[in-house]
Amino acid sequence: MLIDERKQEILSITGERTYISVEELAKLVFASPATIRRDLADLANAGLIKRVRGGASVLAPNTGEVSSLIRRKTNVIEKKRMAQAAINYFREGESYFFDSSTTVGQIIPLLKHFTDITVITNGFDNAMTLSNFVSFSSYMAPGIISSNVGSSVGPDTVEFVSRFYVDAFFFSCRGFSLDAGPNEGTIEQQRVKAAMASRARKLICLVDHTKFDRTLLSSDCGLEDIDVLITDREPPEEYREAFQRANIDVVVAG
Amino acid sequence: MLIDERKQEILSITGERTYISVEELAKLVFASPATIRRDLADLANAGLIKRVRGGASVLAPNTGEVSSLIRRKTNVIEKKRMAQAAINYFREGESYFFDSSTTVGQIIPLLKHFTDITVITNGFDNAMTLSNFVSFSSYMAPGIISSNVGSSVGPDTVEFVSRFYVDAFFFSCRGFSLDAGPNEGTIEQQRVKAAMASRARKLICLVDHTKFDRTLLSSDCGLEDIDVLITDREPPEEYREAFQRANIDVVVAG
DNA sequence: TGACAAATAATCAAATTCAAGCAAAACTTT
DNA sequence: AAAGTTTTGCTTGAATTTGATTATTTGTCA
Repeated sequence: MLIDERKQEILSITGERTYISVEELAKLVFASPATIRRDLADLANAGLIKRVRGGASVLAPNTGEVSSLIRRKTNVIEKKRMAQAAINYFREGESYFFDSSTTVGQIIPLLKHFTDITVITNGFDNAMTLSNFVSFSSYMAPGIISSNVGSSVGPDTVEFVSRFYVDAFFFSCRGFSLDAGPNEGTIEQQRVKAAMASRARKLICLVDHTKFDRTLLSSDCGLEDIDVLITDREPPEEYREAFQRANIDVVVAG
Repeated sequence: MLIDERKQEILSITGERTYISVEELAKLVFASPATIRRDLADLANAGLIKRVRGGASVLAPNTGEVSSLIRRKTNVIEKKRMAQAAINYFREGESYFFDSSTTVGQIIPLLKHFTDITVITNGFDNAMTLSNFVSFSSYMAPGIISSNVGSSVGPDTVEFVSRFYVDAFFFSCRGFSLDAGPNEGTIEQQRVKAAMASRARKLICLVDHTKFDRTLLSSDCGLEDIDVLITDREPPEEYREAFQRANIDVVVAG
């Protein structure tokens, strides 16, 4: 077996079992314990596994990169449904702001067949997905890269997005309540979203049910500024009334 | 069997098996190991397969999101080594440009304990890693999100990076040759790297050996502009001489 | 805390793999 | 058919990898 092949094998075994001993690995890939240890040292050095005495285990699930991958995977099904509902609001020739949320990110692969729309985003993941999946033109906003946010924020970001005026702003939020509307946990995020909101003809908010009744630090915009609200479950009665008063089109993606 | 026919055969065998040894290939296409090695060298040089000791493996197919995750994992070990060598050039209080390469991206987790450095990048993946791993301040450059590049490019990007003047520019390249120096396959990428290069006190180039003797579209900078070159194998004799003439510090990360 | 056992790291020689040089074979061109 | 070019397989020395051996470290239990 080739060296790289064996390391690959070790990686996939380790990934399935969370923990495995050097002895077992040696038997499974037909190599001596010494060789296995050397391989494990390399793999651990490359940050692909975690070594523990007696063997190896998968990376602790809360080390930055991995966590962002996991976060991306939570509630994918609901998010995909909401994204599916959102594509009805896209028209060839128009332009849009996308925030940095993974919810909005789910829309991107569905835009494959569009050729003449423009998307501006401040999210790194969403920018990457745009780069990989679509053929129309997109723009990345500059800004400060702050911890665990995965997006550009700060005055440069606000200044950049203020140069545009787009047809719609697709966004999600950390919390959503009747008095605060869509809101964020950090001022920086909120400032950028507020700027995007003020430069868009239409506001389309994607909120899954877990966000309701959560008020964090500061509001992205007023409830009455929202034009369309896409969610994954029928909202509670008092929300429905408020949405009607605020003249919001509610779409329940089930 | 014709030469090209045999190479084609090798390609399709490699594609099906992911990993294949030189011995096996020799039997399958009725040629000597020496010939197989020569073929593999050609194919790897053309960027069609990846050579590994004892044989060859397929390149990660570069389509879609998955590929970027895989791409991030190919050659990790070599890249990690080069990154390790690069951290000697970081000093508390300084500021740096990072290009969008995964090679340079490998440096980021190693900067964890730095508290007062500044990094400016145009790469989405690298921005994401910075956001997840480090505590110092970083900045994302704006620009066009073009297909399959994973980075901001274009006039906005150039204008943005030109606002800074940093201590060093850490970068990789698609190809590296004696006449063209570090070079790229697209003008857009090259423009951004050239701009970063012109606004940095020091140029630190990370090149793995597969990049040597490849000239693509346009040069990032002249050979003589480079201050430090970090690579994973002892470069060929003529390169060593050229590096010496150009007054480049060569670091072989083994 | 100290001693013991297990695991790991370091060292080394044998085996494998690789690149470069070289001459024979195969193929082209004239 | 002859001369020149390309390709091939072999040989050799260098480099890498491997498993065994020995020293060192680590964790546990008395």
